[in-house]
Amino acid sequence: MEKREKILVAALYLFVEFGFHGTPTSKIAQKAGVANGTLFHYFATKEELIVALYSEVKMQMAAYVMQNSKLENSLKETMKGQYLATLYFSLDNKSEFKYMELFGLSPYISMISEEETEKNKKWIYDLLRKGITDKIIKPLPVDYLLTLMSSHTYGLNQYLIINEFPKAKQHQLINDTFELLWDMIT
Amino acid sequence: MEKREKILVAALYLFVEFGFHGTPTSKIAQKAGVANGTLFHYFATKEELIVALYSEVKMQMAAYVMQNSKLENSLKETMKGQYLATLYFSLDNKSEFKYMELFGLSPYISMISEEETEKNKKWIYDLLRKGITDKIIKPLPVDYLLTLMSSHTYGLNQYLIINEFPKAKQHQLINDTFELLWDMIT
DNA sequence: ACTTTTGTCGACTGATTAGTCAGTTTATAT
DNA sequence: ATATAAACTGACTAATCAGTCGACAAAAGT
Repeated sequence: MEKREKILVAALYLFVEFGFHGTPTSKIAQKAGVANGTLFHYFATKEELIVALYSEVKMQMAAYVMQNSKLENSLKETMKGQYLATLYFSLDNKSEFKYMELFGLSPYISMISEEETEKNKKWIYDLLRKGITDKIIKPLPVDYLLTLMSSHTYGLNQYLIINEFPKAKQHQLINDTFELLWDMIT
Repeated sequence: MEKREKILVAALYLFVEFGFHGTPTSKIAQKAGVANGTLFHYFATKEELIVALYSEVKMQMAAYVMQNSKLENSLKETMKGQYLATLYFSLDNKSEFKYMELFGLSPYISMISEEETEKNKKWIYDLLRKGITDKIIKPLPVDYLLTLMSSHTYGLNQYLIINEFPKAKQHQLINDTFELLWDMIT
């Protein structure tokens, strides 16, 4: 593993456990097994590291969701695929998911441009709009629908993390919750 | 205003803006208009201040919700009262609400005992259980139902903060969303 | 072969931090 | 009026932090 990557991995776990300012760069370098100065060779400032880690994790998550939610025939199946992939990613990558939350609440989120934030949403917006046009989905604002769906995903994820169910039960809950959600918006 | 209170208010705004470790105690004291030492007269450590602020805000929120959601006749109206009160509180006290989120994601949350966390939930659990017994609410685990409801509230709050609608529109959205939620769990 | 660029190191520094302390003021009790 | 306690102050300190720097090694280019 490259040193840059080692630094990012170490930073992820430390940030999630101790918070941004609770994690000194020296500890990150130590955990990554590199010298102090090496960290600053790859990331000019601590802030740059924090933001880079966000971009990294976000891309990782987008790639996972993309890969695991192939194009289905019906709108419902497509949306379900997205929903499932997001949840499975967050369950398999708890630290990554928590980092996204942490970053979103932190002042560093303002370092990310508006377009950057909106980029990944466009695809799902189009999907929802098509659903509305086809009279499948209730005629509500798409950003409102997405908010409801996102918070649903977030909430279920929390629930699944707290209650450590066996895989089968998890799977069933995720499916059932999607049906609940789908009924709500259609 | 008492100095203790001034310190808590100053800390709230600074923590929300700059994060826990991004806010030095000296800045808190400065913004509160008290001497450095005075802060440590009221709170032995910075951590104690952070935890005390959480308890304070939580009590404030609980008091607001309690006061603004009087006992209604029907289960639906009671739950709606809770839902509305929570949302109105978060809209009128954005910093307080964000602080709760921040604290919940931080390592300091582990300082709060299990009972402390569960305390305020008991009442709503009983309400949900009764709803299930009376065959009004779907027979799902009560903690699961609460998770769905909480994340709904959280999501709508986010949406309302981003889109600064006029009061009337806000009110309508909150009502409509509750109906969506109610349909989902009944 | 040699020059340049890139990567790596860890000791170092100036600035900042949480928390202390000795002493002063204000409130309360007798 | 006097004594005692509680509130309050700001200068101080030991520790910690983000980031620098000069030396050296490895790759890459010419």
